[in-house]
Amino acid sequence: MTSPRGSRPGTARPSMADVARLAGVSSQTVSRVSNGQANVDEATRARVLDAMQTLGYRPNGAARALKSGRFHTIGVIMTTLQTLGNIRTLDAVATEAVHADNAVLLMPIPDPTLRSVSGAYQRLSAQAVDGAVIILEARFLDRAEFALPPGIPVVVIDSGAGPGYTVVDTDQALGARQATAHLLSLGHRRVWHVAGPETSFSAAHRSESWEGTLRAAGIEPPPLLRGDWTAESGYRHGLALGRRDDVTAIFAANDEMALGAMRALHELGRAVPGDVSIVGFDDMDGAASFWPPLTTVRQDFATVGRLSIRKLLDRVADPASPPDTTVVPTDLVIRASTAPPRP
Amino acid sequence: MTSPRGSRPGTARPSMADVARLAGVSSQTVSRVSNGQANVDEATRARVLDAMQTLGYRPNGAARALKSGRFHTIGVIMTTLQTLGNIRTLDAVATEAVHADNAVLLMPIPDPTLRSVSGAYQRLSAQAVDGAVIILEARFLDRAEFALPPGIPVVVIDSGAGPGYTVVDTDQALGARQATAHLLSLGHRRVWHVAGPETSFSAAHRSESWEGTLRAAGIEPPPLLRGDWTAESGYRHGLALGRRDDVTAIFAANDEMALGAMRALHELGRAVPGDVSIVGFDDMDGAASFWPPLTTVRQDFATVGRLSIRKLLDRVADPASPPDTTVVPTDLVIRASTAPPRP
DNA sequence: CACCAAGATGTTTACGCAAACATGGAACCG
DNA sequence: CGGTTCCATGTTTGCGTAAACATCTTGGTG
Repeated sequence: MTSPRGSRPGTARPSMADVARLAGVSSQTVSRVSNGQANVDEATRARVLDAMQTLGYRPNGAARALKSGRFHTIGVIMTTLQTLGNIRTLDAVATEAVHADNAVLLMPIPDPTLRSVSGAYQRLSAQAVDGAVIILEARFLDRAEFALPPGIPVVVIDSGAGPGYTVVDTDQALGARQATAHLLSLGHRRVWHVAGPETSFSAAHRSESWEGTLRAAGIEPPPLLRGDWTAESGYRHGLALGRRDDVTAIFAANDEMALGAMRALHELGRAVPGDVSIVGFDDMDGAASFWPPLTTVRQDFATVGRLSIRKLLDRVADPASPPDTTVVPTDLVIRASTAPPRP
Repeated sequence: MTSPRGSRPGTARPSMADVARLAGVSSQTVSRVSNGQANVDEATRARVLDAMQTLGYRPNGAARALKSGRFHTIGVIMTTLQTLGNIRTLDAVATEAVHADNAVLLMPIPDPTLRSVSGAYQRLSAQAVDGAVIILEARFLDRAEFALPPGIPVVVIDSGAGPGYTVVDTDQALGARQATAHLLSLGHRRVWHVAGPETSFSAAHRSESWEGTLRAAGIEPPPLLRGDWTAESGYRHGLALGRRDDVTAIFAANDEMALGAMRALHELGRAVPGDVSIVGFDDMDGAASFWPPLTTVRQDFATVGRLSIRKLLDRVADPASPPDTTVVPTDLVIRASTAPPRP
């Protein structure tokens, strides 16, 4: 294996001038070659490329950015990488950004307080980014004190951020409707709901849609059960629900809570889906291997990521473009955790 | 909510010169204030800060980097965010980097080929980073064609990268030993192993250590079962193992494969842990809520992240510092999926 | 009171790159 | 064959910042 040496002593990073000297041309010609412009003689180009190779020349991003005002980098502000949705979204955004020849600058914020979000903005605007994607439970965006730094285009993912922002989001309401309607169509009379935390807009969208779907079917929704996305909270509610024999269908706002609920039902000796049907949300890795395999709602993170980057780059190119909101549809994935109620 | 306006038309981003003009000082004084240097009169400093506030001045990172040669940014090269370990490690690295006042530039590589890794390097060295953390199954680092770009300090995580690199990694061997020894100490005679893919160094370390532990106990290891980290592959092997009644203990190289194996055993009507005990690796979210809750090996990603950043920044400050390797110990988390074999 | 030290502030310069403009030579035209 | 075009290449300049150096002010000292 080649040895991972650093640069040789005294060998500072070569600049265009160094390359130019070696190739016997002006630095401007090196610049042209470096940027792939057309008006360069083939022989000259070859000589310059050769010199670059020899010296190990790499363009200096800082200088380039200073000159052009563009960094080809976008910032991503997000809470810590704890929830599946955030991770998948980040993955999609990063992949898409790289595809569009942009780098991704990660700005994790330690806790979801207004202060730390603002802090992230400070760092962001001091940093070298052309725009930013905010992956965030958006409660905080609705506060008056919260002002975006001027001059930085932003796209918000996963939120109920008011008008004035460009928003891309999964159609949470559709997903919850699919889940609830699926259980109703199997013949269940009531569908219980283990919701996500109050601070989350996604959770709010899902529970509102669950409630609306039931009401539209002429069914009075049972009391909402508040969880916090963790399997543990699903387990807690699962224990309570499993002890009642009038509970036959549960819609959990994410797969982990569904997992916890199923564990509780197992412990109580209740059959899934025989006694109780369960639907989750996210289609996390492994959901197909839960016991039983979980019926769940799949989000199209890839599309969310692609749209976000595309819209962001549009806004970078034309900051005056009007904000808009886009929702991406979900899919219901039917597996073995749902069945008609016992007659 | 405040309207998310962009900058006013014609209002380019203010520079130090603008601030200086408004405050009636030289731009150098603004620089001093901006960098918190001491030799500035209190009144002057206040006036400058005031002007900064008024104009909404933010230092230009590109110019600063061009001048200082430091970007306060580190690159992270990794395969897509699909595996839990990668995600957790990234989270830890990012958190730690921000803590050290560095930004994190994400460089995902689309597929684990030598070509795309090299491509990432190209982009990296063209980008504005002081150093890089490589989170990677390290097979590729051992290829002769693979040369690091000179002058960029690198720390490698999760690998068997040869000498010459600075490496930080979880003590995979320890974890596998803990898992295997736990099953042996419960009285199991043979421990079967569902391994990760051949291309993974982590997988190799885990299976080698599993084998070594058995041999040290005077037990001939059963044939190794090759998986690919997915629950599906665990399920496949679980079906095969569950059909033999001489199988009482399984060590899966990650939690998802353990999950799949358990599902297979459930389907076959074999009790876990009554008939078969299972140990996983990773302690993923929800592992405590599997049915049954999974005994597993927990990695200390936070420490890995912290050490990586610290070592990397050390190398940035002093590129001549000698490479070394550090391993971080694991913990065995004992839950309900393991028990003594039936007598 | 001349002189000096120390601190505050200003001026110059260079970082590496690329746009804008300048130059020089070859090909083409009537 | 004089003039016009076009293309390859060179020269100048400035992006925003901060180090290095220069200058000015203030107060204290012999």
